[in-house]
Amino acid sequence: MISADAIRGYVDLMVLSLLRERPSYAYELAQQIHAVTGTEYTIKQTTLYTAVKRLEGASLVTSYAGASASGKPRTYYQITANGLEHLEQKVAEWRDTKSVVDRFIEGVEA
Amino acid sequence: MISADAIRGYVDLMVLSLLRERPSYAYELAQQIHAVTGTEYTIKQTTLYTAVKRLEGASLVTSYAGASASGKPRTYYQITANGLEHLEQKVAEWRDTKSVVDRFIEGVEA
DNA sequence: TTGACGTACTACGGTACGCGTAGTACGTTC
DNA sequence: GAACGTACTACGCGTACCGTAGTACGTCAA
Repeated sequence: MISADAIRGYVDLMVLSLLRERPSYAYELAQQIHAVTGTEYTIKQTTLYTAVKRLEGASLVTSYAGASASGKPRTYYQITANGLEHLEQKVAEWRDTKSVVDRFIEGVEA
Repeated sequence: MISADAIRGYVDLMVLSLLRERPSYAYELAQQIHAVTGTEYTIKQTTLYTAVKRLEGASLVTSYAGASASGKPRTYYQITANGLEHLEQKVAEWRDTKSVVDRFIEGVEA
């Protein structure tokens, strides 16, 4: 089980990388995150909705109304050019962070 | 340069892993963090002092007064058995987080 | 003897983001 | 017509890192 603290700061990265493959909607994104993490992390609805709104506000994604299989129509999100660029920066930063943290824990058995 | 957002949640891990080697004091810890990160990250004094107090409150480290080369006497921090255990858990969680995030960014060039 | 410098802290408010809880709303199906 | 699944919104909380600022103490040079 991965705690929210550990994942903090990487929700945007997860969402953008999923939207990089194809447009999607919040509910599906949540299911994909659950699946990709091997069910180790279940994102909260509020967290995800806040995240996509934040991304939209930053022009990293755009939204459009799409059909729904049942119930209310869905809001689909699509990554923008800005979003792709931002994703690449985040990935670069992630690689840096990884190597730095790894340098600290060298020799620590887990 | 690594942002505070990227490092967030891993200050405790960094501090504990340094204290695992030997007892140290806040000022030195800050310098070591700066050095180990290859000067990519400079922790703020407030962040570090807050962190060691938090760790002490959680009984993951203990403190004792030691001599100073000059000026005020230093407060040395030493890792406890609880701290070692906590560190190992954090390291395990870090490995999980790494593999999960990496799964998302597969295929994203940085 | 004073005042600049390095070291060792403390105080306090700001901000971001993920969470908890709760509620609304709509369409299909039984 | 009500239960169920899907699709959201509202609101406030806690944690942790940051920014700015100030205090305090000892040494050393002028």
